[in-house]
Amino acid sequence: MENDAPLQKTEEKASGSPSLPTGYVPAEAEPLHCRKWEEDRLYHYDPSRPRSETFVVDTPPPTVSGALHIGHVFSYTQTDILVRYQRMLGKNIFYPMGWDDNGLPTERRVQNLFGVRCEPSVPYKEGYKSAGPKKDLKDYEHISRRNFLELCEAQTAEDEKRYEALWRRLGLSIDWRQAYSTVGAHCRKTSQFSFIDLFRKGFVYSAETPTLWDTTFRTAVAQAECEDREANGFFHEIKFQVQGGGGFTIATTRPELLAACIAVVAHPDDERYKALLGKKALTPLFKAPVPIMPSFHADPEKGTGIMMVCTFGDIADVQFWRDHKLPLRQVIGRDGRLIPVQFGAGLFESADHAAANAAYGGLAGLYAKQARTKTVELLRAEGSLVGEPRPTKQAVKYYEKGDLPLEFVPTRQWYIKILENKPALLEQGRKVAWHPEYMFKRYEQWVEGLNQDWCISRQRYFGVPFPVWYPLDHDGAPDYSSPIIAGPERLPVDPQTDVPPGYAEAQRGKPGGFVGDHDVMDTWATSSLTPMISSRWAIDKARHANLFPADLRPQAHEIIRTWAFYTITKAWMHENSVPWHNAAISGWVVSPDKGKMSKSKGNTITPEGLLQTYSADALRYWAGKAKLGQDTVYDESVFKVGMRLATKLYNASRFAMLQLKGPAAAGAPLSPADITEPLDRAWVAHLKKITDDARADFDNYEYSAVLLYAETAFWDFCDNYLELVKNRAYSGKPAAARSACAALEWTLRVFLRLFAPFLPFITEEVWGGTFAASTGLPTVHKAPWPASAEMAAVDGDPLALETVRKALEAVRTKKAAEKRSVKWPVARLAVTCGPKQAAALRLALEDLLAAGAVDKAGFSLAETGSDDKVLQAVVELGTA
RNA sequence: GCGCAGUUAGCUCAGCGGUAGAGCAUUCGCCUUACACGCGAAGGGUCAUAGGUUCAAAUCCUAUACUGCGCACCA
Repeated sequence: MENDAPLQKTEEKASGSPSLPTGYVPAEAEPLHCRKWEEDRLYHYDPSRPRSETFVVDTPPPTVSGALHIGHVFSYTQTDILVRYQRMLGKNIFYPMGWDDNGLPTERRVQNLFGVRCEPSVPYKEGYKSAGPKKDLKDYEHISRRNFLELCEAQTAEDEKRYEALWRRLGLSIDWRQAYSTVGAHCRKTSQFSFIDLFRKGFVYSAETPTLWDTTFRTAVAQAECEDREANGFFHEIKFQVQGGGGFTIATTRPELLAACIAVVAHPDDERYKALLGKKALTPLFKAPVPIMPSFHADPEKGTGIMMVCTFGDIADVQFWRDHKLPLRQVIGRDGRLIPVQFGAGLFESADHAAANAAYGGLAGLYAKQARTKTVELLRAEGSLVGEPRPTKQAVKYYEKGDLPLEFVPTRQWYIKILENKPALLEQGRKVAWHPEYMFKRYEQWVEGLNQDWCISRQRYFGVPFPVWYPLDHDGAPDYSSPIIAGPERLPVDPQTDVPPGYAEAQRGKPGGFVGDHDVMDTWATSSLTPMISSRWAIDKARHANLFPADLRPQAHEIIRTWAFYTITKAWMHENSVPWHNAAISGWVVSPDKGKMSKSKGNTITPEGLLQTYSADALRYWAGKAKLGQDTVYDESVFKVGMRLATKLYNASRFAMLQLKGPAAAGAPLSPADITEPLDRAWVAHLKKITDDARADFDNYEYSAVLLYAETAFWDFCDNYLELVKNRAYSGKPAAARSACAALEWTLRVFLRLFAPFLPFITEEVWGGTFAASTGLPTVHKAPWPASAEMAAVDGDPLALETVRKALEAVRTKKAAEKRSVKWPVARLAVTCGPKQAAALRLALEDLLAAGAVDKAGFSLAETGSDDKVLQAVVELGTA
């Protein structure tokens, strides 16, 4: 029967357990537990307890940009599972939540939502209200920086409320008193303090140099935010002349940079071009004389083997320009258009000014792509184009959030010194325990491949400003070599409104006065400090000492290069320490066709709806099934399995409680000494092994393994052990029934605790109705993690259970084959097995015969010499 | 080009030297004093390929192929 509906309350039955009602409706029960946990301060961090008893989590602050999706549910649940285990070990948990609400995602969201653009020159409007989204980009309203920031703050506050509600509903055991927002005063202060500390230690510098530049957002970006995208480009073969006669042909995919050509290079061993080295070439169209130089980075196999170096086509050009101190002929502007330049003036040399300027006149003001087309036309007209452009696949660098290729544009930016510190940063990475271990490789490979320092300044608005001003000289030009750094005591500062010491506001922007740095920091410059934001580094020394370094950093693998790397960097530079001892790297949720979950899919499937349909426990079950680092297919059938497990747990508990409230369990409290029956002892021995394994695996961050065998053991318990002891429990034989009760009691307490990190709601529901009173522990989530030592006095041979199960299976198979019910009587059961198996069978015979409805007179047992063989059984059914 | 992970039943995965497993799906049954939101059973696999190590290989080693990802190159 198809039934996608949540658990429905079934008809109340007369014989229900006194403590657990018949129905359990997660959609109603789960929010109540959430509220209860909050009221009981279950998740509160206790600063009075020592570091050694504390488990500190450096939670990822999700980007606040609309809505959380199923991928968030997945990875945050995995963290919560680990945290709940630690809490049950008795640890004092520090589990904060942060909101990453500064930066471009917020700006973009606000722009679209309100139809506005930030224009710093527009004056502030008191009580401004947006007229709503606009269809056309040109209709966007231009508003002041302050109005824009106000919209950003209001919007993120709104989003954060929704996020928090979802996290609570999912059962994340966060201490909400520890929440922070990356744009809030505390984070701004911490970021600025970090900058000042790095400045004082000499780890940060500003320089005017070519940097990766996104022309759409008009900001610098860091290497970590770049990605390669495959594009269909064209090879253009272009003829160059050699001064003094001769010529050669270069191949390029970017002919529009021809005016920016500063050299031509060939491999020093390339026989074709050896004779040209040292001479000068003349560029087509612009007739600029450029040196022909040897370079090992010119690959004789590629293109024509000789290539032009421009300012700037790629990082190799930057390197070559820098190494050889060649002139800077920048033609790409900050907006991605070709800058107007004059040949024959300054650095733009030409052997024919008139021709050069005529050619360039047609290019200036065009976007790079348009200029490319135009250049090709000009080259063709001049006769410098050899053949026609040939299509080629090329990888082009983009800003990960951008739509146009990145350019190298010389601008002044702040950098953190990464390159010279690579060895130390690799070493720091090695000190962290990565889960899974192989994720360290990604870190290592990324650090080794870095070729630029970390550019931390962004030409944006909604972010943490640099606590920096520059003195202006008598012409009003800033002196960047003597920045005025704010004192730590006045942080956070906004250099646009605050005044540097020794100056007055009236001197802002005036010759001899000052100017504030108007850039903001890379959002990672703030989020790289999350462990220190939480610990209140630089504000509260005692707290910092108690919380730093953290124990656990959970995060996704795609931000190893950013978040993990930058955090390790900052912790080393500031504190000469690792930021955390463990990094747990979660996988991704992928769509059933193995692609990445797309936005459209994410929008149709909201976590809220899934929670309502399947319950939080069901979603958590799905997340808990996946190992760290491993991508998981989005599969709603797994939610259903999780839901079934929760229901089963509830029902099995009801049965156990029926027995525990019965006469056999009455009187003195049940104890291990009551467990006398061989089958019960065998079961307990089996479960003891599982508790030992569970602890070891959890300590190793292998929570999914625990869920796997806890679940297997639980279904086995229900389907076999419970069926076997059921009749004995009802039998009225005091000692035998009591043995079953004592085993059941412990078993239930073990399963509830084993499942508690995964299924916190159903386990708490049952615990509240069963053990809360008898154990004096009001919540399962602070009950001690199960240990085999709790049953140290009980030992048994799991073979007994195994053998009886095999015999019972034979009976069941026969009944199924004959299409009879499970209750159908068995007239004859003839078992052949080894001596140990036979001994086990004899001891548990009553349980077996009762569970199988086997006639005692029809049972026979024949022993063979060894236990190696599988038990054989002949079954004959009786008549009804 | 370098690196990492993976390849086991129709699907999703576990197993990682000792008789090929689970869930889902499929098929056939069953009202059984916790649960029909349940229970029982059945069918279904040369464990990617080829070599090697071993008494014994899905499991260890070496290649190869394919898949995904990361890094680098990218005139």
